[in-house]
Amino acid sequence: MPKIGMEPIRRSALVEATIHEIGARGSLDVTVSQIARRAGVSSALAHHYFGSKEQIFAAAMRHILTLYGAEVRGALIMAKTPRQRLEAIVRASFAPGQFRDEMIAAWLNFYVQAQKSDAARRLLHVYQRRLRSNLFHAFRRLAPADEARILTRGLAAMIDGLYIRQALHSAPLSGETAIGVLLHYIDTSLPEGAPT
Amino acid sequence: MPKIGMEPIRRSALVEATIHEIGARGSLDVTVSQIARRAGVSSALAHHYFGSKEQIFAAAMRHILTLYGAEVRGALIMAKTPRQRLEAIVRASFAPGQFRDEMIAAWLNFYVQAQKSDAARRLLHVYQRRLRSNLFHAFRRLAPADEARILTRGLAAMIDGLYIRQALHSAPLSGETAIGVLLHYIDTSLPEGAPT
DNA sequence: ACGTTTATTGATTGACGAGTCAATTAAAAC
DNA sequence: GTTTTAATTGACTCGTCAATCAATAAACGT
Repeated sequence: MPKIGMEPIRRSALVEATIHEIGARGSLDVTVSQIARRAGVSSALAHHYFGSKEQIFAAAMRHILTLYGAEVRGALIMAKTPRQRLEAIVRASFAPGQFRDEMIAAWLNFYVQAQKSDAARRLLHVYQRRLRSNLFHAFRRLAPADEARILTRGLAAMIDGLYIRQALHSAPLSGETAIGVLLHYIDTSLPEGAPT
Repeated sequence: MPKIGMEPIRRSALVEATIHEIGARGSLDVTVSQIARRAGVSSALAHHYFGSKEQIFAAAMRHILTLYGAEVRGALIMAKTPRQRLEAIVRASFAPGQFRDEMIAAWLNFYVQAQKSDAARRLLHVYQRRLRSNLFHAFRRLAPADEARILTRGLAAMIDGLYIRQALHSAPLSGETAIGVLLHYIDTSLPEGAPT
């Protein structure tokens, strides 16, 4: 059946399969065979295109970070004021496309993966730096630097924390609820200065 | 060498070894043999006392949750006002005894473990319920119920998030810094009502 | 037509790891 | 002093799984 030009199709099928499989098992213990089966190919083919399981994970991670980055960038173009930019980032983080079980399980997975794999750690660092930078620049125009730094750390942590909570299925929040918590933080914690 | 009364000693040695080993590898992929070696016994003995790897993990988790619970309880006895109770919980969470690499790695581990293991999930639920209950009752006396619920979610998420961040070693914060971020949230987000 | 490249897999290898078991030791009990 | 009983382990079993390889087959270029 070898039709030519299969590589990109198979690669993305395998990446999607990886994310779904992680979500389904809620765990890192997914085998290459499981991923391959879900993608409709043999495990040998997965190795053929990616070389190793770690690289499959890295590709899946890159994919998720890319999706998230696009969502944030998309939300930011419409935002004008610093406050709107903060809200855009928050809303993008909990948009229906991102805030889904598989995505959340995958995120948790990647946090763990980042502990062993240098490649994974680097990817996550890039994401974190961008997020923090975005938040900080917005806060910086609403509060003095000291406070902006604190608020950046707090908001970034709260976003991550709300994700983790969701992974546990203990107290499942809707995306809207999470957004409400975060906006409440933003709006109440800013000094009495510049609005919008 | 069989001296009688070894069981509790071996059990706690294995539990400590588990936590240390997880911290050292920064990962869930620890083998029973590694744990046993660190505890100075054979892997067979670990199985003898715990039955399975999952139960070893569960015991380690219980141990950590117990330590944390004790830290919180200890901090709470001196706290009188709601505000002091909130600060006590926050400080207990980032006390030197808790906020250490091995502990943090172990926590992240357990979050993942909770995705597959019912026992692990139950343990985490208990911890979360207690934490949320403590926070909520304190907030309840400082704000109306609606707001108290939001603040509880926000603070719990921020605590978890700051832990996760630490696990990544990307932007290592001192415990004091984390506490500062959290207290800033508490103090700025409460309504203009009852102080202390 | 024909050799080359791309796609694809079944079968295999090699390692590793959880859990079992029978055997050993020495204290404890009687 | 003999018999339980607790502690302890080396050796073994049985799976699983990542990674490799040789083989097949279809498209492509010439």
